[in-house]
Amino acid sequence: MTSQSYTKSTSRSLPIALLRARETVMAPVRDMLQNIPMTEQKWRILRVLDELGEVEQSTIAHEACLLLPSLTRILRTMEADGQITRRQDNHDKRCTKVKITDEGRGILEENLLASLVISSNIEAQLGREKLDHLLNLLEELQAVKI
Amino acid sequence: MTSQSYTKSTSRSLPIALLRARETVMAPVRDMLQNIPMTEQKWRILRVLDELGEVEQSTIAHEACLLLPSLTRILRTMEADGQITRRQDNHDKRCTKVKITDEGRGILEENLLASLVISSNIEAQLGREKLDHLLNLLEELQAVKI
DNA sequence: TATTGTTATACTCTATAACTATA
DNA sequence: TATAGTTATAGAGTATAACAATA
Repeated sequence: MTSQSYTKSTSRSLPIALLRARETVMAPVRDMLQNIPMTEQKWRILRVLDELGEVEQSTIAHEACLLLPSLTRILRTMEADGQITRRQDNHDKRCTKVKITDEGRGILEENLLASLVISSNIEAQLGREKLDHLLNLLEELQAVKI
Repeated sequence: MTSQSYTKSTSRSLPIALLRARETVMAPVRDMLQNIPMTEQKWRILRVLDELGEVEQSTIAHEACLLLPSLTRILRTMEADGQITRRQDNHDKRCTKVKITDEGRGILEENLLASLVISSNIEAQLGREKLDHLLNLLEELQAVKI
């Protein structure tokens, strides 16, 4: 930090530090996604649906960090590609319920090994304890009320 | 995690956990940036330049997590807006050296208080120790070779 | 009136390749 | 041959408002 800096070191800025760490982690993930091929956003949606089962779009948007207008467009192509299904909710007809298909699950399954290799590599370098601690802190931060 | 899930919980996925944590932290920062107004990318560039002094574009791209073609376009408008200056390097004429201007610094200065309020708020909720520990772990992760 | 989701629009960033200039 | 940066281009995401349908 130079004497005329108005701001603290960028590596001690949480938004910047989170971004840089994510870019590091995402590098091999992007290589993997290019082979599928699939965007990061679609991959997150599949992961969220695999985890949560049949859910409404607002939930997906929140969990996958996407805006509803973006999600509408992305789900349209994922439905056309047979990766997800959508149906109107019986009780609240405003809601659309979204579910992953076997084909969507197949994409996750096919890339399970590659995913594991990537996370094992990170774990091997950072150490299991630090990685667990980091994930705990990130979960805690994510829940902070701002 | 449901019995048919192929992947581990998304909150234990480093790419997703980093993204969610960042979205939480960025919410108030985006409010601040809207008032300037300025994009996240330009804000990161100003922060990096304020920290590093006069540097070449490849360095900015790396530090601010931007691709060179994106940076070229963004710096063009920032130069037109008087926030940065660019000059050809004397020794290596392929290099462009970029420096923040007083006007660019002024933007950082004007928003220093708002920035501090945001980070203080996070620190108050997460705790100073945890925040420091998190930043240390992020720095370590960012340096991992993948 | 509030909520869920869609559509429209403008803007911005991403990603890649091809290119220029310089080393 | 390699490197620093630019340009071109296509694609995708972001952000906001306005809207329709439903609660």
